[in-house]
Amino acid sequence: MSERFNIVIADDHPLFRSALRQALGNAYPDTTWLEAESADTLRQTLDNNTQLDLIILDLQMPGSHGYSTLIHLRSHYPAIPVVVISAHEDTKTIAKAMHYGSCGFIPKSTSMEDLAAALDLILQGETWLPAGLDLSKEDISEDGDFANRLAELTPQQYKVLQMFGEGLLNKQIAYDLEVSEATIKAHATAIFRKLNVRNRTQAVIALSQLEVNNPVL
Amino acid sequence: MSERFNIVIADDHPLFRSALRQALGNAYPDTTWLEAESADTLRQTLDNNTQLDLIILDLQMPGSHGYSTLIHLRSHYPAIPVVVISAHEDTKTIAKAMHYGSCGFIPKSTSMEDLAAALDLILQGETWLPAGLDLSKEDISEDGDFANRLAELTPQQYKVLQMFGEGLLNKQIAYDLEVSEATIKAHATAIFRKLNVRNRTQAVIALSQLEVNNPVL
DNA sequence: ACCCATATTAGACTTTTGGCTAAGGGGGAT
DNA sequence: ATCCCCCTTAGCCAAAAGTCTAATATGGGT
Repeated sequence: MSERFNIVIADDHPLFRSALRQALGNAYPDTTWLEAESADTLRQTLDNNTQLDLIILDLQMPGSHGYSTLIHLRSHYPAIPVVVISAHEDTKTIAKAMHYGSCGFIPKSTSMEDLAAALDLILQGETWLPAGLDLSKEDISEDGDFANRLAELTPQQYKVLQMFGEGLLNKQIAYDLEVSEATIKAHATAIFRKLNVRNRTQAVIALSQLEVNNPVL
Repeated sequence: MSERFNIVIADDHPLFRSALRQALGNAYPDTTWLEAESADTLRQTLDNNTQLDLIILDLQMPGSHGYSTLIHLRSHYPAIPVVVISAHEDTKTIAKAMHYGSCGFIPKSTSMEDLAAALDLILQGETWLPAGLDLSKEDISEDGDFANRLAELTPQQYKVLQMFGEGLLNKQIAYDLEVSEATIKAHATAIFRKLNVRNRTQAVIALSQLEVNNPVL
């Protein structure tokens, strides 16, 4: 069953990326592996590659606020399955990841054999979760509203929002994205409308609510 | 040893406050118990009571960003010991709490007997931690810089910063605190200087770094 | 060919933010 | 009494943020 797959590994830890790649390379010899170390490089990878079969996503990456990347991926690239891989492995974290559209959750403590088995299932379109989980008690409906709003953002708006979250000025964002400040302002107004907030501080606060393990229900 | 103590329970969950009070009431019959359900009411309690012997502090309260309340209490009321009580109980959370000046850490899963024993020790000026912990591997030095800066804020500045964290406008803060907008601006400038940030968005971002279980090392 | 969503930009405008100066009042410490 | 820190305020100013209108361009889908 050695199909040709294109799989992206998105994790900010180089060692972990190569370990994952090496561990899975044997099981999937004909697979093209792509790596992304930040939300930004992940976006570039998505722009430059049309036929992607899977994204293995860490919840903690520079420029990404917890589940925000997952939410955005699922809303703008619904055809590409995403499996979350994380050092956290409490049921709430897992329940949220599944709720936001992940097709599986792989704790970093998973053995390499289980990992390969998990990937097999996921690449066949199934879901995979660690054994012995009871997610029925987790109620994550409270986050739903903001997640839906976040999903409405266009890719560029999402990028600008992330840069708000880095504390950048409109001027700096315009320079980095090589557009005019008027463009950033236009995006800002659209972002605030969609997120139902009044200014950038409130937008950043809302974004930080999506942080992994945020105590807010 | 039934000394007269004044003890504050700061936790946003009413049920938990009364449970704690009931459980400890027997062991400390002559103690005056004070309750606070938010960072704001806690501050009022501190203002209205000079002779406090202990604050039992939950890390998650409305208007408080993780460790920020602990840091502020320790810097502005160094004479009052603070013991942290939390649903989280991983070593990093505990190590941070101790680093920021807590005189103990009581997981909410602690039995009532252990709880009374812990309080005995703490009221005698000792520290108390759950048994069988190894905190030596936890390195929390990275947060130190911002914590020191936060400790420099005056009480009013700290209050204003918290309100920045709630997304309020200068105008709204001035109205709530019953001062003029000019006063809020003056506080804002002082806050940014002390925290070494350029604007309120960056201040809020820095504050959110103190959230419990924030993945940032 | 046409519609639509997205991205871009300019220009004018208002509001908010933030810094600076100067100044008064209160409380604690020496 | 004096000094110092904190809180307060006004007034002025500059910068940044945010809204609105209007216009251009591009690419995809019908």
